[in-house]
Amino acid sequence: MTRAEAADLPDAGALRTPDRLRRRASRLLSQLTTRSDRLIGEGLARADARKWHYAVLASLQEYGPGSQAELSRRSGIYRSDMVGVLNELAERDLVERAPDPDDRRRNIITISARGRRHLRRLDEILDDLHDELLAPLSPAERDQFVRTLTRLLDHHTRAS
Amino acid sequence: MTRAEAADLPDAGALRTPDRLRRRASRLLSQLTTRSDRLIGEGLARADARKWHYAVLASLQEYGPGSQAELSRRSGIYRSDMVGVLNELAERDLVERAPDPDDRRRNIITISARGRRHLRRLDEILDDLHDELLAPLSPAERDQFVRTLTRLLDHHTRAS
DNA sequence: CGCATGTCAGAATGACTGAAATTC
DNA sequence: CGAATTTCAGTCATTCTGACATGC
Repeated sequence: MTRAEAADLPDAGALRTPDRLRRRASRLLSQLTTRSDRLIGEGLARADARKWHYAVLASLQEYGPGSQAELSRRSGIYRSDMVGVLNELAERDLVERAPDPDDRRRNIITISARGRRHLRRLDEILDDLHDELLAPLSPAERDQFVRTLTRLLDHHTRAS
Repeated sequence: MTRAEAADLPDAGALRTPDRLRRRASRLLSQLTTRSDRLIGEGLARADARKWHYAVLASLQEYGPGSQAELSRRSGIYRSDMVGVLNELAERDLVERAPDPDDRRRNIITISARGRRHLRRLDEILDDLHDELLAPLSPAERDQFVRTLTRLLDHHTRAS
């Protein structure tokens, strides 16, 4: 037997579960998220958007105008990164950035009519992309999956 | 009612509801993975390890020695990044890197006795960390979750 | 020749930190 | 004064590309 053939034999004893590598939830999460991020990123790029654009626009639509710090808390983007996102959105006339007369530290961000249209389009795109992302799952399973993810995320955001 | 019929209903959109932002599976995945990666990363760092160390060692234990390119395929690490991981593992005497006499382009990587001990320790650590990661879920739910992640990942790895 | 391998250098992205300037 | 806000500069890790030399 050549050394190459011998090299293909696994260790006979000490295995716990075979496939433990592939079963680790953390690894599955990382790898799936890598692909999910790419799928969503590329899909949104075709509409000249990024996922943070969606987060900010949706948050503006749902909860109304707010300061940058406020938007940061709503959407999970760091305050330091919010600047760049808002620059991109303002360039495209999707939001308006106006100084707050009542507190001159703040800017008040408002979604524009154009921003609302854009958001509707992004929602359609994201619906399709999620259909692709979750393709193997039935509607009930998708719901269950989302619920489970939410429970886990809630647990780890409250904890920290 | 079929899914196609459901799609024709006057649809305010399940996701157009107030917290559509929080319900997007892609966002949940990203955010949860960020926390999961940090949890696992910090836990392994306490044992002077990284997640790629585990991936390589586990793959060596389960499938036997192999060339770097081979390990790269098994574990999902890019072959350009494998070099650095193996340097770290070799520094710690967890693997041995020897030229393949039958093919002088290759190195043959073998797990050492010390590597096997280290791997057992990493497996314990990872068991605990996953217990923390999946804390809100019952054993059956954890199983279901892992199964779902696997189905999704399989779907997207075969597709690409 | 085409192809695989190990290596290195670096791009692109994303999460995050630190600090300065301004205003409350 | 301490605290919050916007902004900028830059770190760090990860994913991924490109190229090169060597050997099949």
